[in-house]
Amino acid sequence: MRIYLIFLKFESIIKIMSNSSRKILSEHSVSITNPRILVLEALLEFGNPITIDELQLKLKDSVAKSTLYRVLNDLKKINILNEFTSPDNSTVVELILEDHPHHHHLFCSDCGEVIDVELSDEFELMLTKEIEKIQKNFNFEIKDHRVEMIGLCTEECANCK
Amino acid sequence: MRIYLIFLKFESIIKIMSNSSRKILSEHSVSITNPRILVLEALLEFGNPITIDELQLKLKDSVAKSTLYRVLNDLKKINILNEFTSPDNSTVVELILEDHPHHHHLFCSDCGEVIDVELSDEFELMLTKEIEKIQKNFNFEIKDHRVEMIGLCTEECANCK
DNA sequence: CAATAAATGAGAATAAGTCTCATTTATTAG
DNA sequence: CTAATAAATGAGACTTATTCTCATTTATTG
Repeated sequence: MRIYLIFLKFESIIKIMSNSSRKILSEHSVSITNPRILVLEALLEFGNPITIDELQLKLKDSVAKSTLYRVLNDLKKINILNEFTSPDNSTVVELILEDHPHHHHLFCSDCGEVIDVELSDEFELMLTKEIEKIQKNFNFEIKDHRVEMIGLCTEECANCK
Repeated sequence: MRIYLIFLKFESIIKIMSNSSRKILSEHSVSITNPRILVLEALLEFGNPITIDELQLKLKDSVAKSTLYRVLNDLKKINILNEFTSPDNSTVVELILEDHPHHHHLFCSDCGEVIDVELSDEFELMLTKEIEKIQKNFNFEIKDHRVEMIGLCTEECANCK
């Protein structure tokens, strides 16, 4: 599918994204509006977790600031958007796509890039066991977990200072 | 040591804490001032990760808001304070004490409590191995990691709604 | 103990995110 | 396809967390 897309013209890609944005919205019975399509397209196009700042830059003047935040909250409410804070305290946002499996995040403390990483099944299994222990010891009901890795991407990165 | 403290009078405990606050500051060649002592004492007394809000409450009017933030930044600079964001987006702060081993955090999404948890050595070893793989695959130099667990503490908790 | 450098308090400034309300847009029933 | 209605938007005011400014106070050192 991804390989196939490469051969399509740019406008076609935009159209496909627009279609899938519309599909996402209607599947969640949320009304299809221009700002929502634009935000979803930007997120789909970027394809990685993105800071609100960067997202605002991408959307430039096409979506008002208040609308951007409202749309992001709408997407959170229908559970297709994940929001978290990077180690340098910027808010990062990421689409929850159906075909995207459970994963964790890798942060570059220099350029701020955020990368999705999957850890091995054995690791996740072991983490689940640790979590069971913690639940018992602390009388806690654990609903979710995150593993965050912080470091530096290589010199090849154009955005690193 | 902890058991011994129980038998000491309240004032003595305060004095010991004050002493250790002073010690911490002088060991890091930072000038010993009242606000710094008060902030350190509050953090030592609480003994767990604490939100800035709660810390402000504890310090009430004894330390100006601007000073509190400045002191926290000072402590971060000398690497004895860890700052992170809880899943509900409040800033949490925690002293890095020498005798406190590597640990992770457990968050209650109801009352906001943050608890330190240690995971097993086998788990940490496995995580280290995962990290090595990620470093190679992504051409990344990983300096640090965190495991965050999010859930609910039991009904016994007085602060849970 | 005096001189000097550093830290503080009070409140102004900044920035991220939310709220308000008049206007525009999407949805739907006919 | 259109009108009526409910929902969403844009612009900018508002809120809240954090930082900054600067006159005053405090700590350090010789």
